[in-house]
Amino acid sequence: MARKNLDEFAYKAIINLILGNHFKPGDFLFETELAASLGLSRTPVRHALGQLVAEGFLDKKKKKGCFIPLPSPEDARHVFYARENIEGLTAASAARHATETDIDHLYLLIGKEKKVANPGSQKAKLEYVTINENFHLSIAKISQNKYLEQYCRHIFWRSHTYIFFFDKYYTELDSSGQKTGPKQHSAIVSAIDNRNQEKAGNLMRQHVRITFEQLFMTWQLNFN
Amino acid sequence: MARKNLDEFAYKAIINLILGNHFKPGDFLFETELAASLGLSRTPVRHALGQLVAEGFLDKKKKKGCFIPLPSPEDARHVFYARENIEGLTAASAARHATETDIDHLYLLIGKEKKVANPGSQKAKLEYVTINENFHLSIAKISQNKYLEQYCRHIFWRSHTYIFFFDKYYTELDSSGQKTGPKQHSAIVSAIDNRNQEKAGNLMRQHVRITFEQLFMTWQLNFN
DNA sequence: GTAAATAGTGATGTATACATAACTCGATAT
DNA sequence: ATATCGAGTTATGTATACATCACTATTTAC
Repeated sequence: MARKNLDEFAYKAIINLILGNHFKPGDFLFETELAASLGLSRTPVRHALGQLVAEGFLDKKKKKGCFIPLPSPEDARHVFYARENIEGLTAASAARHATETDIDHLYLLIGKEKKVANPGSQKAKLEYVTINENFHLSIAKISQNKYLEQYCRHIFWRSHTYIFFFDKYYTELDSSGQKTGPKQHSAIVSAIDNRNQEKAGNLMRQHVRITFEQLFMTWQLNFN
Repeated sequence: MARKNLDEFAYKAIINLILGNHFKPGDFLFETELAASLGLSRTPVRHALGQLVAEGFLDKKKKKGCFIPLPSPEDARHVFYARENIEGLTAASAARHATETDIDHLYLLIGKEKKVANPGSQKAKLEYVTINENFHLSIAKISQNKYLEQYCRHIFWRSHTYIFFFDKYYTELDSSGQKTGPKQHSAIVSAIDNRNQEKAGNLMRQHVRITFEQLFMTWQLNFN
């Protein structure tokens, strides 16, 4: 394995574990264990964990260690409220800065999204999640603002804590039998394509809010 | 000195140096040097620097070190565009969540701000900067959203790279001889007090944009 | 005289040894 | 029986030694 920079290597390895749901909320990430399994010393692992804490992907108890944050309805509300608004900003900004190539790329993603098989299987779900991620982060990138993109990436990943609740969303069909996800995404891209900043922002906000509401409905059913 | 946690101690010490303009853009921050001057080993210093890089307060060249980011008109545009919109969000959210105590606190700050002596002296300028910081970050806190607050703090501090251009802004008076800064702040607090989210957001966006435009004017004058 | 090669210097990158504090669990006292 | 004290265990906190790479300056070849 060609590993030019162990800090970065460790960071990527660990965040992939986190975002891939290899840990449960409350699980501790032991420096020694991670170091051993990645085949390096504690130093770069420790460095990576520090960054993940700073970014809010992990919580930390002093002299105890780093652990996966515990999800809560309140945190979910904060995450999705922030995400709704931040992504509203990136979408609007994307409508101002998108090139032809950018827009082609977005249409391509929606095409792929529509073709994902009926998402009963775990594989199809993963495929869907990946395309969805790509869609949202592409728009952030197109916004052409380093800082908004940074915040958008952050809050998007942060919302992944809650993503395993999303089965319902991925399978939902509207009255004409079409998947609702690609439909909403299409509308957003159209607005961007038409350089309609306000509409792009509004549609994105609406899209994220719907996602949240479906999540929350499901959650209430699960926990009450 | 009671230092329970050296990582944190180093972080705070270094970020204070950065925000206090102890370094010039492009300056390298040497681990060895900082460690020596803070009286601790390279380890916690290194940890702190890593976080500061992750947060965008420092840039990094591999195997070379961390340095103060170079300001540029383009970066300034990105910073202030993001700040304008993020602070627009926090102001709007603050208008929904502010308690009586919160609003009293904001009025208090404006009172102090008005009383700051004619800011010719360096001391008065510093005083002004501190109150201004307190004002903006208080509103972020009142927004009651952990993530928006985090982003707001970050982008606010990030804009400090440019703050030393701001003399003009602090001294500017309107046609009736009043300082423009407190006047704009007053209008924002009134909107929050009246629970007018949209107006609070708009006024805050406008306020930040004016700040940027004055900065940029001054900058153009200095550099062209 | 100029350019390329190279040795020297000083910083970061990495591993490891030791210090310290939190948790565990059992023993003892009430 | 329960509560408290304390020793043992283990993971983090910190310092340091060594490795490595980037830069610099000097030397050497043309």
